[in-house]
Amino acid sequence: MSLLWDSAESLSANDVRDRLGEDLAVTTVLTVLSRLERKDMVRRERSTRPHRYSAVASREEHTVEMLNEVLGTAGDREAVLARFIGGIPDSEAAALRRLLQK
Amino acid sequence: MSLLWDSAESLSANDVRDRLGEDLAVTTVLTVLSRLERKDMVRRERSTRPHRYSAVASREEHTVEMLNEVLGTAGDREAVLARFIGGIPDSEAAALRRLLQK
DNA sequence: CACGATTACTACAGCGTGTAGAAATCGGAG
DNA sequence: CTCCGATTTCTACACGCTGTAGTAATCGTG
Repeated sequence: MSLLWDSAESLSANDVRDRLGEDLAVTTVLTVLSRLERKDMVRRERSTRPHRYSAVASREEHTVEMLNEVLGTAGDREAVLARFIGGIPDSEAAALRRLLQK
Repeated sequence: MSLLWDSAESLSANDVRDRLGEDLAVTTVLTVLSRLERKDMVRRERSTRPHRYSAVASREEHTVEMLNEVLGTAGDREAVLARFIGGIPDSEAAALRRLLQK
């Protein structure tokens, strides 16, 4: 499940069911969407008749949130970041350097 | 639970039970340690009588692993990293700049 | 108002995790 | 060598999350 999601924008439960090739019951999709809504990962437009759902955050935004969550458990953030950048490919290190140049 | 763990090095189940202020049964600690071993987060010395347990990775190493795991789900890693560094405190940005200077 | 589409509510299995008792086992005291 | 306490293994259960779906309630339109 989860986020095959941040592809398009604002879909109905039926739409979602269709684009997930898998053969799921609509109620299944509804259930999952409701739960994602409860977790604030999905917004629901309740005024339209087939309610329409959209992602609260893009996949990238969500990933960043997770990164920060992980770092939050870190204790020594800088030590972690140090090790982290030590392990990334040169191309990304270069990209980061550029980005930090601001 | 989990990693109040990477404090000292190589402890017996009883040791662990003691340093977790909480009033747990030794078997509980054993169970958890076994599970952590199964997940390769903990190493066990089976030759000594009270088996001794130690963390496979330091907390920092483990955190880095999790970061990479999260990034692995990312799709566009650079986009994620870009947003990520956009959100960190200046002090850390500075530290990163320094580290990337290599 | 009735009926089909849509949504809400309820249910259940499977997995991870926190917790622990009962049973098996091991090694040293005698 | 035998027995006992310490230690470990096995089994169990509750709880929460997730995947899946059936049944019941509800809504809007013909």
